[in-house]
Amino acid sequence: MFIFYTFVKKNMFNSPACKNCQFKSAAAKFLNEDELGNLENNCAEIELKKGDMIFKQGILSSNIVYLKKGIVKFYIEGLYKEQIIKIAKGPIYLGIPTTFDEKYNRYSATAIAKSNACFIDIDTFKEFVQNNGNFAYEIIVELCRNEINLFHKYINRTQKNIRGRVSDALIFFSEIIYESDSYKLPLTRNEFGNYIDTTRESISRILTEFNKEGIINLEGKKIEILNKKQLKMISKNG
Amino acid sequence: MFIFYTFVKKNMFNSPACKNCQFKSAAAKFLNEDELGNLENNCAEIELKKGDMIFKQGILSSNIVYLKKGIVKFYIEGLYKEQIIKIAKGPIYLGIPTTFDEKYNRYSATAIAKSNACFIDIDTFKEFVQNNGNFAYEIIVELCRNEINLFHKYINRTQKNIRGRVSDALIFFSEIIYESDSYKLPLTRNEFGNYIDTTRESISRILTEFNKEGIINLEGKKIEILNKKQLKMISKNG
DNA sequence: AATATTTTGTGATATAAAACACAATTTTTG
DNA sequence: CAAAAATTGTGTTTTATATCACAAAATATT
Repeated sequence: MFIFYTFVKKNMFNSPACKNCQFKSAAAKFLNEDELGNLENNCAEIELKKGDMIFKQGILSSNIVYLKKGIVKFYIEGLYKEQIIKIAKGPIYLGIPTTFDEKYNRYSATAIAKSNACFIDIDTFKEFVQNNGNFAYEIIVELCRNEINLFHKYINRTQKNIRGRVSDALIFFSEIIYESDSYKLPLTRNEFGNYIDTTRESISRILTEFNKEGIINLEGKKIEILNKKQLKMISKNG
Repeated sequence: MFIFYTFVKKNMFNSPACKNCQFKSAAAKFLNEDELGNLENNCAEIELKKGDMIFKQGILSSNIVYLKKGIVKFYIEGLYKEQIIKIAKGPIYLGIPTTFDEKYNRYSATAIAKSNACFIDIDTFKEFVQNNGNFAYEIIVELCRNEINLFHKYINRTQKNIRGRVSDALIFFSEIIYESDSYKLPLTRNEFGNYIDTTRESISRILTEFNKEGIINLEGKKIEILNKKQLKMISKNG
């Protein structure tokens, strides 16, 4: 596994063309010509393969990462085992919480699909926050949304049984991540279990059940949702 | 129960003296004379009794609340039951996530001890974010810390057994909330159970166990921690 | 102070999901 | 391409914790 130790300084890599970037974040849309120039000079774009680590818990944090496109998992080394706490797709900023006020990363992030990421020097990013109110505003909006989503995810995890949680995850991949009823799971059964706080065995069993019940079409990691209405019922009532 | 429907407009109440406030937030310390004057005119201070609601899920959100002192619980109406998602003490901003980008509150907050809260008009707050980089910066720092704490709390909830979670909660109240080894729990057994995802019966049982084992001294809601080392052991190993 | 209501403690029972075990399949590697 | 490693499916057993039941205690209400 390739680990990208995230130290990016002025012109360390070829600068991307931030000014004409097709994937500008809501915040970056408020940057003026000068600021975008500054960003270009303090930012490096990287292509990530599935499995590439983006930042690692415990390591000195020095960049904010803007994931232009792709899918990532966030995870924490817990007491006994690693735990996936979030799966997200670009465009999105990664690691603002773990970089902004922390010396060392408090969690890790790894690409779980081919992705494009821009590593932005933290001081440059902070400059924008300090000097561009609209930029700061949009960053706050994104952080607020994250917190609310996390609250609701937390409730779901504790108030639903496994069938409900598996349903939720299948719908999440369908509606949020892939925007399609059929997709290839980016996780092993083990990781899937970890993600929704259960075991690989339970995941296997539930997916087989859903397959037999005609709710999904299952073929290894390939999932096709046949009866989304039913899946949403199960999400609510277990 | 008193519900304070949070609409605060210019001079609706007697203005507090923000300029000389002893409890200024890290962010507010960066406000200049003019801005503090503006804050005074768009802010109302309220004394809250135990049980007073601060804002309510589903209701139009129009204020950021700054809890100068006191203790609050945040909770969400889940699928089947209400769930406490967080307990915090002042000084702290409440409801930035639920107010900043949301029309309606996505969760509720209630005082669980005598508290003092300032209801700040959301537009005034947003003005500060837009025009004062240092203010925005500090708000971002607070939001980032919240997210990381939430991640770690989430891990604890899923990787620990009930004894471990009860230990965690007892330590949390001791070290974070009351800063003392003896305190009066601000929750019923039922709420305590809800807070750490278990039942009132389990809470009763575990507290009785801890009492018998000489780890705590238990008398109704009064808790005295006798052996914190042991409690921390249990927090780790169940 | 007396009554009603809520909260709490604790034993007995039920149950969902974890853990275990092992074979089958798929993927990775040399 | 063959061997090794990792992943997956499924039956059986175990276990932690929820649920149920009911009395005792504490708190709130009149």
